[in-house]
Amino acid sequence: MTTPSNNLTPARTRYAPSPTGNPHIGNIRTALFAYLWAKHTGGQFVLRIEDTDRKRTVEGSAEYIEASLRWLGLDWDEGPGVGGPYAPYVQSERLEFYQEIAKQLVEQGHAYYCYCTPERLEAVSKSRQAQHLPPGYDRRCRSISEAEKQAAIAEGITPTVRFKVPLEGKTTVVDLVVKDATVENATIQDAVLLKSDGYPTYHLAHLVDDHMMKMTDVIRAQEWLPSAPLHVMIYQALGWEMPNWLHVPDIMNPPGQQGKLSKRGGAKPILDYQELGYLPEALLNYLVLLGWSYDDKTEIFSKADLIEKFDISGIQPTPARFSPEKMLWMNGHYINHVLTVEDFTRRCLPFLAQAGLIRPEEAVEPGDRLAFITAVCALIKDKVKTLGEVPGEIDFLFRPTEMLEYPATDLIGKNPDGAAAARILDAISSHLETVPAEVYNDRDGLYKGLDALSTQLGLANRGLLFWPPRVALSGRTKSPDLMGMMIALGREETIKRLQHARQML
RNA sequence: GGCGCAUUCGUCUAGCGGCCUAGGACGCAUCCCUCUCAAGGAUGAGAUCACGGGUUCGAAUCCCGUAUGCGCUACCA
Repeated sequence: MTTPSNNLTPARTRYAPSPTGNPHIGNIRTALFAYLWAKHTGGQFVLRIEDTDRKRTVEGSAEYIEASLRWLGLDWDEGPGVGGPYAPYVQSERLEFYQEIAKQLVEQGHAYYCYCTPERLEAVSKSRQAQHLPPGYDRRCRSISEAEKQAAIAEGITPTVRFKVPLEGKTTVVDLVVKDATVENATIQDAVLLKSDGYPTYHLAHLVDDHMMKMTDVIRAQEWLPSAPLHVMIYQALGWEMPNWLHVPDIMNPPGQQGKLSKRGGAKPILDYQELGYLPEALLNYLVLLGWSYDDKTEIFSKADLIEKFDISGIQPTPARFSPEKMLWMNGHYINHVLTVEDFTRRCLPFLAQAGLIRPEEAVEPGDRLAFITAVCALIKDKVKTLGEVPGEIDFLFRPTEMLEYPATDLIGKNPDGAAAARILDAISSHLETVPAEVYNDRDGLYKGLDALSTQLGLANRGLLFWPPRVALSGRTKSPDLMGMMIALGREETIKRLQHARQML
């Protein structure tokens, strides 16, 4: 669907979340980078669910992840729901592959069965720490005797499979985002590849899948960098070609708060932003700027722009802090300056329905109400920063006059007193009654008439004239454009509200 | 503790040896526009480029230390 604007090798990338909760900003930014890189190069973006930890898997989490990606428009070319040539894309349905590879590694001498109990592992770890050694496993089962092995089996212990890390030499991870990392092999643990329940660990599962699914670029969080050398060694043991590695930095909490982005730092599950009235394209645009830039000034990008311009060379190696303020600004920018009135209105419909201002069926098919709703939405399009604010800004236009509640003193504003405000309301009422319909419904025409009226009344400025009707029509001191409100409400309702206010004075 | 990665305005960033007396954006301040609120326009404050040594005619840019931050150190991912 997307044509690459270059002659790069098409990249196959993946987003491989574990369904242990709802993804937030940080997780999704990694998915976004992977998506963009695949699309930029004309390759494929794959979704794979890594549910190899049976204890931590949360019911409904995979569905939530999929819904989040779909809302954001990060559609996957292969994965749950859409299938693909390397299905299944859920790790718990691929156990045989991992078990087969684990067996192969043992047979080739690159891995071994470990019969150690959890209790022993914990004791070993503690004693190693006491000796100021790195905590972890002492590789005992590498050299276990046949008798000990038989004894363990007789006890009914199901072994794990551990990788046999080369004890000498160094391993270097070549990374496209951060500096290459080199470690002494001896500092690496003989990691468990296959657990005693027959499920693989991440180390084995992701690697087998990335190979089988022909991934070219592994874009993942920087927390994986320390274990990347282990992954390199496993690739080498298997004799498989390695993908490119891109360890992208984490997103941190806003200033004043330590650590990785957390709920406390303002990170909400993705779909919460939908409810708050954020636009997916604005969210994506904000997110992509967290750790990536195109040049020294451009920062508004449509999805098509991003696909065209995204390049991994622009990925920052440094963790970025999340800024709710800038994200809000970005959303407002999209609403005020990118969306058309029609598009904005369409997106407002569900919010208006939820607030009870229109009927649920009207949110789907507004019919002849569309003209009115569009006129109303147009009034506040450049005022709001989220769709969620919309109902609160214009609810008074949907409600009957009697429901307006405000203190009579609000009608006065900067006018000297209630009598002055009453005189203004009367004058406007009579003026509106005589105005021809085509003038009434023409914003500029209406404005000119009122402006002239203000001169006629000898008012110092237009503001004095506009104030009382503003409050009379909206019930508030901050409102959308006066003429716009008058047109949206219609002449009859407008005059009714003016007279209703008149009686309060 | 060990290992690894990172380090430019409060924040996101531009910068890949001379164009930098460091540019843009958010936020902040002032002013303009104006029917209120926004939006918009203009201006400004804000970074001795973490610190200390090198390399070089010349360093934010290259190298080495130090400090700080973050991550990993599970039969979690």
